[in-house]
Formats: sequence, C-alpha cells, structure tokens
Amino acid sequence: MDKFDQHILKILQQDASISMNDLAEKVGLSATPCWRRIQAMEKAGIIRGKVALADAEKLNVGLTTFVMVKTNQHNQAWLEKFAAVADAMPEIVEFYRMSGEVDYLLKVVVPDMKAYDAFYQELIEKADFSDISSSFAMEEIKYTTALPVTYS
Amino acid sequence: MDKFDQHILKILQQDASISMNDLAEKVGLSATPCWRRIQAMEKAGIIRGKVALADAEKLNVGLTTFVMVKTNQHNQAWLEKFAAVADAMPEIVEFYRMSGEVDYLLKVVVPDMKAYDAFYQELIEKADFSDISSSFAMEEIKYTTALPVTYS
DNA sequence: ATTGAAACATCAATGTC
DNA sequence: GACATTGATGTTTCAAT
Repeated sequence: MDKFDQHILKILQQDASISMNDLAEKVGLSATPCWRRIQAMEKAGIIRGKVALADAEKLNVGLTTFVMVKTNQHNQAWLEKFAAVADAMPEIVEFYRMSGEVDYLLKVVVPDMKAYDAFYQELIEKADFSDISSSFAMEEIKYTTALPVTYS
Repeated sequence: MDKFDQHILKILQQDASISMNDLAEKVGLSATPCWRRIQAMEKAGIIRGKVALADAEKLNVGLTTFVMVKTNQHNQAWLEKFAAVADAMPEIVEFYRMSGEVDYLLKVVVPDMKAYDAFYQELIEKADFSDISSSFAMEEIKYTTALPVTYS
C-alpha cells in the first residue's frame, strides 16, 4: 500500500459517498487509476465494504453500556453458544474475548436503563456467567469507524 | 419511522453499496420512494453518512486494547484538552466518559504490544492521569456498526 | 401525501493509448 | 497513469392513486 492507496482509504473511511472525480482530484490522480485502486483494495479485503452510519440518539439507543463478563466455562462449545446468542442480539454491537481479569467485554446499546435491565435479564437467561458487571457511558467523546492508515 | 424506513436502514447499515433498484425490490417499493426516504433520513440526521470499512488485520492494527483511565482532574478544561489529544490520535477509535469506578474508557487499535507501549508513552505524556489500566482483546467475536432499528 | 413509470443526468466501468 | 466511450445507476419529473 503506497501513499495514494493510504490517502484514498483515509478519505473513503470518512466519506464513501464522494464521487470518483472528486476523490481523484483530492488524491492527485485521474478517476480511472483511482477506481482501479479501490477495486484492488476491495479484492484484497483491505476494504471490507461500504455501510451507512446511523445516529444512536435518533434511533433511540442513546445509552451505551460496557458489560464485563467472567465465566468458569472455558470450553469452545460454551463460547460458540454465547457467540451465537450475541450475534442474534442487535443491542450487542461489539464483543471481545479479553486477557486478564475480565473474560469477555461487550458493548451494548439500548434506549435507557429500563431497556438495559430487560436486555440484561434476557442475556443472563440465555447464557450462564459466574460474574457480570456493567459500566455506563455518560458521554461519547469520540467514535470513529476509521482505522489508522499510518501503520500499513 | 415506519416499517419501510426501518427496513431500508437495516439494509443500508449492512451494505450501502447496494443499488437503488435492488434495495427497492428488497423492501417492496419502487426506486423513487426508496430514494426519497433515504434523502429524508439523511436530512433528519438519522443517517449520518456513508463510509468504507477497512480490515484491521490488513491495515496492521490487529491489536485492540481497552484503556481504563482514572483522573483527579474533573474540570471541563482538562476534558477538552484530553478530547483534543484523543481526536488527534488515530489509534483511539472510541472514547467515553463513564459512570462508576473508571472515569474514561478508550478503545485503541495498534499493530502489536511494542506499538501499544509507544502509544501509551505518548498518551501519558500528553495528558496526566492518576491511574491507567489496559486490557487486551484476544479475539474479536462481534463488531458491527449497525444499530438496532427495533427501538425506533 | 405518497407512489410508480418513464425521461433525464450523472457517474462508474471498460478499452485504448 | 490518462483519456474517451459505453453502460449502468442515481435523480428528477409527472401522472395516478
């Protein structure tokens, strides 16, 4: 990935609705090579896709919660079941297996505390944990889907 | 927001590169009303924009870390400075002010441990904290930018 | 007020140099 | 990598419900 690819990717990660001509002008190329580079990056899997981003407040999911899960079930079958459960719950937008004290970390979006409680009840019913603790976000200071291009 | 809008939004949050005709067919409308609804949702701020998603591994930022920050500086000026610092660091992709024990939570993406250490040094140099602890993601089980449409 | 079908304009995609 | 052409797609108009 050269400078041009990095520049293209940086722009597209911020705004993918830009026209090929405008993009080409910004990076200092003509439209064709610009288009070819995008195709190549898609084919290589560098660009995973193009999505619309929605506003959390407007969609009535203004409460973001981080759920820290500890378990004593460290087998593959349990994880697979938990992963399937998480996949089917649209409130869970991120889900990581962690190192250290906490086994799993979930990012959850719901309308309010009442909805979070309902979500929580549903979650612990579907998978059993040894310990769960929840931390609530008071303010979103930064959220971006754009990854750094400086390391590639 | 009626059923049609919800359906359109759900699809566009998964794939915004779909053509207007294909989208129209999926939701059971023709292209024109479909297009109008998207315009309306953009104008209303429900749709914040369209972006390209990049692959973290391919961009050499395969290590995701959650940084929990405690501080004794609870004034607005300090937060604004910290926010500006975070905004300028592309490795920080999410940043929340939290309730409870931890004051701030950051999600950080870097190539590896060595790079994380360099990032960490840079961070604590630019803003002073009373306590920082880092948790590393071993596995990304779910990550989606699609918010639930079921609450709207 | 909202839709669908057709005309129109714009842009992406291809071939050639 | 640039230029010119083709084909597909987004966008507007207008009649109809």
